[in-house]
Amino acid sequence: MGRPKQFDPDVAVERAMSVFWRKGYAATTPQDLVDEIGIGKGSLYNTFGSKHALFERALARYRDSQAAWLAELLDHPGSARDRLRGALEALVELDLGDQDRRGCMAVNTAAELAASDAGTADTVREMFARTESAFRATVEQGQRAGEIDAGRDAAAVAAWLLATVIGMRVLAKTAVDAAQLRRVVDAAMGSL
Amino acid sequence: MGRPKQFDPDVAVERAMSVFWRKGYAATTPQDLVDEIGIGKGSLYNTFGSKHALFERALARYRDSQAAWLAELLDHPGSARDRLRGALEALVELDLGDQDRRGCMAVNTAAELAASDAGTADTVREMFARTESAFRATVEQGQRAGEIDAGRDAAAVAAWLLATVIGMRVLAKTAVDAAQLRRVVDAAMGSL
DNA sequence: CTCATTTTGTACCTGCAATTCAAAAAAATG
DNA sequence: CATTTTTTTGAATTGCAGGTACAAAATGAG
Repeated sequence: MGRPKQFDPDVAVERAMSVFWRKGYAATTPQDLVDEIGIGKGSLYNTFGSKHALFERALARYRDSQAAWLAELLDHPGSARDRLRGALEALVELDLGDQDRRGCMAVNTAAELAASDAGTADTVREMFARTESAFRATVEQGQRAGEIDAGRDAAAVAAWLLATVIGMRVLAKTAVDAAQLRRVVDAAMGSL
Repeated sequence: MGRPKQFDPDVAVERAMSVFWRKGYAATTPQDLVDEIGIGKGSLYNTFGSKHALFERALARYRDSQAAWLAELLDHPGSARDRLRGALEALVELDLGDQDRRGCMAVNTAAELAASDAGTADTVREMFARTESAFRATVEQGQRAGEIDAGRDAAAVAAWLLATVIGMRVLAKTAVDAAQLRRVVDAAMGSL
């Protein structure tokens, strides 16, 4: 009973995600959010409670969609090395193709909030952990297939791939040419 | 002529740096700054003009001191590989030893502001370029000494080391244990 | 000492961030 | 249809961010 919502909260979270992603947490105002979502402030606070709570939902959605995107990329047919290279290259294209230079929302959040907001830090850590797991699984497949030196510690390689990807996504925010990032991919794959 | 300043602007910039570093740009208020620096608002605006101008000076100071710190680290005696490993390990210790989990101010700034503030993006890019140069010089020394495969593209390896370091410093903001970062160092050095 | 110049501390101002609220509107129930 | 419940709208509230104004204070020049 009661009046039904005039908007879909999931769509609202997605739009909020896009604003937070572009501007960061502190620089995003409730006005920015209602403008983008297309609802009134009352609806926003009635539905989500606070700017911070909405941010947490937006971040969780980012984590889930990003993890799914990467999992799908690494799930392609082909050798483990090719899949890893493909994933790195896809990330580079994604970041360089973005006119707004938003980079990775989880990385941005780690930089801006992780030190002062434990809940947010948890979500970011979880996203990093999923990414690392996906890399690790692929590395282990490569080791079983004989494409990657089986003597290497797969967990360490995966952690290092994660660091490389995070670094690339930060570099993408200031990169003037695509070549720098392509060199990173080449060197990383050459090191594998 | 005129009344002399009661404080040292360089010291003020350094204190401002520490506040911006800990809280980020948007979350730092003029009140935070004058509290930390120990001057009045009149002095702050008379000397620096605006919060943003002070931030740029603080960021430039960070860039210079960080670049000097890394140059000194890589300038130690010893093999190129040992020096690179030493630098990575020192960074890990630095970040993990920081109770505030501030990470790297340039990385934080890249994430928060680079997309919307060209001047700031320039300073960050400059700092990344210096770091990459320092790595490249060390890698080339290692190649000449026969410690590092001379067939590899030193520029690409340096870009990749830069990405690795940036990634580690982001990971340090959410890392629960030191082991994750140590694994990154091990895998990176094992890839060299 | 006086003048010109610069800094300092405090009060003040404007606008907006983040949230709340009152009243109207739109279902669901009986 | 009357009642109850929930949402919507958008104005009101509260506090602070970011910066300005100004008079008093501190210097060196002459």
